[in-house]
Amino acid sequence: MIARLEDMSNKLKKNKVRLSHQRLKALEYLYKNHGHPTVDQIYNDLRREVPTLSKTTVYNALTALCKARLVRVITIEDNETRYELITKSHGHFKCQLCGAIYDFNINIDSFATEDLDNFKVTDKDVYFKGVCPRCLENKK
Amino acid sequence: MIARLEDMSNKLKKNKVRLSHQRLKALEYLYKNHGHPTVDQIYNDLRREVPTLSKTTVYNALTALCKARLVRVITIEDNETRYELITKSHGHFKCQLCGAIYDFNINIDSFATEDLDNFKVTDKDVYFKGVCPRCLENKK
DNA sequence: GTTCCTGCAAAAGCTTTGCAGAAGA
DNA sequence: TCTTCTGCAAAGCTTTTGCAGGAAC
Repeated sequence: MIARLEDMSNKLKKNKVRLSHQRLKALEYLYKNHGHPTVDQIYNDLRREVPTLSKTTVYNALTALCKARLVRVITIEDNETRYELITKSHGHFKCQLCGAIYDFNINIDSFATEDLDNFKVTDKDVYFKGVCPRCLENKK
Repeated sequence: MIARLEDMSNKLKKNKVRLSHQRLKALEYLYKNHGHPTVDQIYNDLRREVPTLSKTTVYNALTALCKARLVRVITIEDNETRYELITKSHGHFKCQLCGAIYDFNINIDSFATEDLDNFKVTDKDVYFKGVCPRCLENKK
């Protein structure tokens, strides 16, 4: 984590993003939980550690971290913006019953897409939806 | 279009969704424009033909058509819900400069995803972002 | 005749903006 | 010191809800 933080710190400097206490906490939160939290989840959880935290700051922090390419937005559902640390490329699956989001390995670059030969592609997202094993089991 | 409408009509009946004038117009709109309009675009364009139309009805119509699986939601960006007619599987590319959305052919089922062997997958979305050829040209 | 849909107004939710004081570099 | 960030309140949007009258079946 410490070494990682130094990498992050460099990325932030390059993008002229200051590493404030709140932003560090947000990064730490994403790092520890390894999930895909919404702004509201981050806000409510971090408020325990940072009582003065405001939602505006959560928005600001996440936008700044996205700008520095440490964090990315997940838009798997239209009524919720989620964030995750940028790690290696993977797909996202959302269970329509329990709402849980799962990561799965997928080689997105293996897709044949000659249609996009003249496009500059900077982001690739794969979103699947359905029912997760746990909910399938519960329905029986 | 006529034959297609009959197919659609059957799908609607199966799902107990009434084919009101407004819903028919919304379907017709998606069919004619073959795009990925937002609620606002549909509302503003259809208002010319259906002056009494309300936005609530546009929401209602699209939700109903989604339920009958004639239409699907595109959530490529977090601040806009877009809709399209369900046709054959394809990917979506959004240009970050001009905002245009392009379809591209992609065989989503060709992905190897043993991680999801125990999942029931009902929806698959592939979203790419970047810069389209036209905008790349304009930047030169 | 029933049931479901429309459209208005109001409410609810999420995100952004403006700004004074505080913190980071 | 200078610049940027925080946190509050307010504003701006999008989407949902409640409901009376109307349309579909």
